Amino acid sequence: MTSPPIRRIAHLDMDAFFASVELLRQPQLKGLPVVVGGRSRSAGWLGNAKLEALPPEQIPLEAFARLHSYTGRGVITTATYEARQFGIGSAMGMMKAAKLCPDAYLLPADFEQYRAYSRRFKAIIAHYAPEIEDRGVDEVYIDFSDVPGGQDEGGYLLAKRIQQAIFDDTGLTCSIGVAPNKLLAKLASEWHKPNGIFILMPEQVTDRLWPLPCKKVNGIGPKTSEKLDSMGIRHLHDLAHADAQALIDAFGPAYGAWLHRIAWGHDERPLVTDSTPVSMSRETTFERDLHARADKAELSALFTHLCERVAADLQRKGYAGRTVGVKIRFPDFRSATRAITIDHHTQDAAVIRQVAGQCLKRIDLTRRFRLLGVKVDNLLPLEQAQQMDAKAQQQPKAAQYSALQLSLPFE
DNA sequence: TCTGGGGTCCTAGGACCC
DNA sequence: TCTGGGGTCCTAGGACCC
Repeated sequence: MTSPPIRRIAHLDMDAFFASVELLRQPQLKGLPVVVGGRSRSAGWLGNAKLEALPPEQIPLEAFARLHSYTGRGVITTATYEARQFGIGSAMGMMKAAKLCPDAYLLPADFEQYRAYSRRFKAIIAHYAPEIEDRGVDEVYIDFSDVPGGQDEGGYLLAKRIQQAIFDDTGLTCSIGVAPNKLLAKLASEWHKPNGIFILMPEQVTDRLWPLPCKKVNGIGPKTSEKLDSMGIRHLHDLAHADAQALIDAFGPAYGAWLHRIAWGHDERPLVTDSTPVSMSRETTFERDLHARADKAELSALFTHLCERVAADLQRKGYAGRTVGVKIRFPDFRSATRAITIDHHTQDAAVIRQVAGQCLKRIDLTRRFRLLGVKVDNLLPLEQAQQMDAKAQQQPKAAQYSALQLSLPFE
């Protein structure tokens, strides 16, 4: 007599992923506070190029940059658990982190390497369970419900097998939470970190959930957390017993109702196993704030380069988009965006640059700014985009509309 | 000591169309 | 002269996430 399978969703999160990948290559840094961050890998980062010829474990520790030697606008991408002891966390400004632990070892991010390891660990998971939702470079949801053995011990055995297989192949550890849904699995994967597994059964849900602060929930960020706080709602227990109508009044019908549901651990969202990109963008923060007129040449070259990189991304991945936009960030961290939708899809750097240039003209650039970005939206796979554009061309011109070639209402 | 880069989704107002 | 209603597209900004 077998009972029907219950829903068992796993969330797998790699432990201190970027830093762990770096430690594979620089084992002599193991056990020391290490942070990954700053700007992309640049020549001379380690001070002495000859060191690169040595096997990693023979590179002397003096060869590595220390956090206090960094000056600039970067943030910490990942900190090892040793560095976290000092209070350093991801997304923290580098200058602040340097105050907390000046002697931490600093390594530049190497995203290509992380992507390669990302592909590897995901391929291993797929070998055990095919239903996977990609949540970025270092985490995934996995549906255990219908996998043979996926229900045993609440999913523990399968989680253990996946965790071991990833370690055997890559030398990297991960943490896994298995629970009745994505919301709870995401929370549970944190509870035995690092290199842990947490199995959450349906009957334990409210006991584990309600003591947590609201902001632990994926989808409740700093703004919502603060607003809830001002309503006297701090923990999920408070949220669960808050007046549903009051939540809807404060946060709107969709989000307010969602808040109330998740406080009871309810989450029916399915895994999203295939996704096509919506937008592609490139942006850069300058070393110092720039001015449109005073730094015209530098900005112009930068702008062209951003357009070329977006175009190259689109071409490499086989997409084209109809909406081109720009983003500016001012020193006070406020930002302005402008976008124009054109009458055909493009993946061409010159077209992107031309339209993005039109967008830029519509922003007040009398002030200096710290960031410039270029984005292409409304993406379609190239072939579909071409078919759609060809069809649109055959339509009578009344059906066509372009912000660049506005027709007058009485024309 | 000011805060990277790449994304997704939602909202709200206005234009436009029938 | 005081004026609909629904649907879709476009734009700007914001919250949030990894």
